Amino acid sequence: MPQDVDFIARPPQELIGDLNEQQAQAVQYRGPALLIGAGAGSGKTRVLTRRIAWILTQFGAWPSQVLAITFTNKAAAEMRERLGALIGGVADRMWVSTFHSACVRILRRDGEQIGLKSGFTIYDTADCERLIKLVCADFNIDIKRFTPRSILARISDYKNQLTDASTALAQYAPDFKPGMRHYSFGQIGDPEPVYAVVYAEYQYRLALANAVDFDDLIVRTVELLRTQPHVAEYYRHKFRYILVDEYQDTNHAQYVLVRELAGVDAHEPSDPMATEAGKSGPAWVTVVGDSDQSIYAFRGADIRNIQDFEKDFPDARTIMLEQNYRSTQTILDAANAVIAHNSARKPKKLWTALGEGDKIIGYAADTAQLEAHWIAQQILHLHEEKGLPYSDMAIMYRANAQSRSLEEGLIQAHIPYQLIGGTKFYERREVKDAIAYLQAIVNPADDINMRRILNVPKRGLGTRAESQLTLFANEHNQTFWWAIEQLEDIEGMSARTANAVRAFRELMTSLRTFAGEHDSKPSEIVAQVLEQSHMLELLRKSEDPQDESRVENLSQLQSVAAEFEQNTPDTTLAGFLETTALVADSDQLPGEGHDSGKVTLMTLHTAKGLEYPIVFLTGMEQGTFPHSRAMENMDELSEERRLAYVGITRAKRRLYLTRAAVRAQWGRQSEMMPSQFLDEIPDSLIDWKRREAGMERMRSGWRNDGFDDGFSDEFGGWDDGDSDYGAGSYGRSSYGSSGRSRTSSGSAFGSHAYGSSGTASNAAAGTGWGSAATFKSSSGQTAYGSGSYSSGRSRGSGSSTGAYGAHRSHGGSSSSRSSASRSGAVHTRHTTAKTPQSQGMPISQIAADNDLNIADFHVGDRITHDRFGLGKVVQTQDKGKNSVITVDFGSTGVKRLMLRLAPIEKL
DNA sequence: AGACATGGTTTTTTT
DNA sequence: AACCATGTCT
Repeated sequence: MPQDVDFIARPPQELIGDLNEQQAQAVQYRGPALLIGAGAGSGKTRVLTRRIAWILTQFGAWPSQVLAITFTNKAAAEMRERLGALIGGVADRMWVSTFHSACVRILRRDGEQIGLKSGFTIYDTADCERLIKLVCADFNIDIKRFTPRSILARISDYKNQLTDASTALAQYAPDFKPGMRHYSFGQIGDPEPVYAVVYAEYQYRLALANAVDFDDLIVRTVELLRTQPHVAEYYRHKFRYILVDEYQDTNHAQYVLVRELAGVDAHEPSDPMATEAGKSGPAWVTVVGDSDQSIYAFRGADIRNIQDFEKDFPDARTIMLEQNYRSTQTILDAANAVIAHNSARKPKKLWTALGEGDKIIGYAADTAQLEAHWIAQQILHLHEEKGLPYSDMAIMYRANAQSRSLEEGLIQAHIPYQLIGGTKFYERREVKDAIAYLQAIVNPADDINMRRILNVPKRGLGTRAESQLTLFANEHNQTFWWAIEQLEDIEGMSARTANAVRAFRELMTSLRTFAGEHDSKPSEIVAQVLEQSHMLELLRKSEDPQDESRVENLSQLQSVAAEFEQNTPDTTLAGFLETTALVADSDQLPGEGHDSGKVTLMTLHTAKGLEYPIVFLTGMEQGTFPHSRAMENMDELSEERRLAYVGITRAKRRLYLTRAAVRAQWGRQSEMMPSQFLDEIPDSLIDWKRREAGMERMRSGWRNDGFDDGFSDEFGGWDDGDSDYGAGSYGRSSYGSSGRSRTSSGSAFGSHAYGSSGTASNAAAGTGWGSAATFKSSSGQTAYGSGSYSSGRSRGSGSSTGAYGAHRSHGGSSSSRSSASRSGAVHTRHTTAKTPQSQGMPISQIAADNDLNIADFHVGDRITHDRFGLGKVVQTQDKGKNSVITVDFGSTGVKRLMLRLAPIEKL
């Protein structure tokens, strides 16, 4: 192999020369099973990639013999990239992928043998829920008592344990057979028969639809390997080296999968003295993980996998990496202190040579809004005074819902940010609809998706028509599409309905024909779907302001498809659908070293594996973090603590811990106690800029001598050494005006200036720093009551909400989220310019309904926008059809606009 | 059939 | 506050 030459020649020293002793050992270790216990920041990925390179160069393995498994696509891509840099293009011939995509690949190749026809559909959670609801409806199961979620959770448990439906049935409902329409559950007390029956029926219907859910990808691959010896044999001999990243996050099914692939239980003889994994015997397995970072037990991750590795894999060896290269000693001390509170843990201490570093900075805000505001000010300070790029900073939180107030704080401060996670692009309704079309085209047996689009867009086929078709299909034990095909045989259907169904049938037939002829051009199929279904046309005509962004999302979908087309050698529509099904939140993060110029917001879970010089860990409150649902149970609390450990160790140089004394929770304001994790960090490590919220201080009595002291405590002592901002002026003007625009003149205690309007219930969010203002006037109870922040959300500064880079990216291109969708700002519908050519061409062209060219726009140009008025161009991004310009509309805010869609004119 | 209103439920975290 | 399911009215 010609390509092999250039890496075989690589001197070994290059691979280990710059590593520490343990790292070097881990890279070089020769043996059938290796566990690398890699503490946070200990160079795990580095070791892993070097080890792969080592295996190739020093063990003489072929790239095709290596299987490297990660949990996210992004991690896989990063590893592939690093390997490419290390050993060149041969990296492309290795399997470096996630569990899920590796399984898809295997199932696409060999799934036929367990009844999976090619082109099978992967259901996402929403699809699964629909299916569960259908099943529940058939069995008269009360979905209030058994929520689809809880049922799916139970099914997922079963699957993670590799318990199949027939086993579950045998135990709890032995007389049930899948496909039966009814089942009488004996006693209502026991939920298990319900779960078992729904599980079995669900599985049965998945099979009918030629579909699988996420868990099935793993489970069915295991099934394939276990029931088809020749397939198992093939993969066992193919993969001689298997490496698994984030091993602490594997569930039982994944653990078994690794064992099956490696052939650990195949009992093939192997040479105990072997210096490489030979041609036979089990593959050599390397797993990397850190039990202190196990944060996915809720989805079945079994920490025992890593704890028992040495018992489970014969002749296993463990190498611990405990030197941290990421963080300061202060940060590590905090992390170590917190995690030490977990019992039943192998003691382990990370250390660093980076020195003590800055203290952790703590801040207790009165409300979540003020917490956000304070953070925004810190970020501005770091950016403007200290010259730190925004992309060096990240804000993390326990749950996605917390992002709202943080986003608002950043928007007010005009700080660009990117939000990772939340509702995914592919989960947006209109995108999901379009994808449903594609799924239904590829796999007509897919009832869920077929039914989804039956009346999307509206074509007069409501519940009546749907149930008639369903009934007919069920009677004949056939699919929904089959019923549509046999439409003429259905009795009792009105002529009008029949005609509508016929039209749908023709639409789908036509689309399928087109798709068949253009399988390698998903983007054209997408265009065709959007057009023939009239989805796009209707959205364009719509009066609903949200539909504007829907149009944009759909065109984005087409762009994603086009991009996929360009980057994939053997493009197929099914292949495209696969990638859309398996994207993760973290996949939208820009690659390393890529300066996005934005502050990053994400959940702690998403943050795992990442690092930032500056990290804000927010919402450090009991009930928020640790989450209220995880506080009672010791195991869950331990997991929360590990999550805290993960969060703390994301910080390289400086860590901020913030909390709010009052936080809105499901519509209500609640008072929040400080997180216990704060108490678990030695006080000496934290420099509290504000230790208690105003209310708390009031409760505990004035600490020293009254208000003035409280004030200086509030705003004094902000200097972090070299800063000259702060004290009075900063605090007063910004705080006083946080409800509306920053320039509005509020007195320092101006919270009630525009506050008194609200009623207690919805205005309680409290702007300004309620503390001082209310201390004076009120005697306690409603201390935080009088602001009107909630209404300030979209007022005053108009529709500026959401403008700043509030976009999510996919595959390198970006989709901007309309400000309307989240802010609730009401936009007057702008009348789109007529699109004369809106028939018969891809939307990328249709959508280009203004003849603007990105090349004509330059930073500083002045433009006018139909809705936003005058603006100045701040930035242009040439992405061809998807070019984006960023425009500052002054008081209206800064907007990112997709050029071809923007109703703008150059001045 | 579909638009609209009402009311109850909801949030952990994600491949 | 936002979402969904159900119910009512046109």
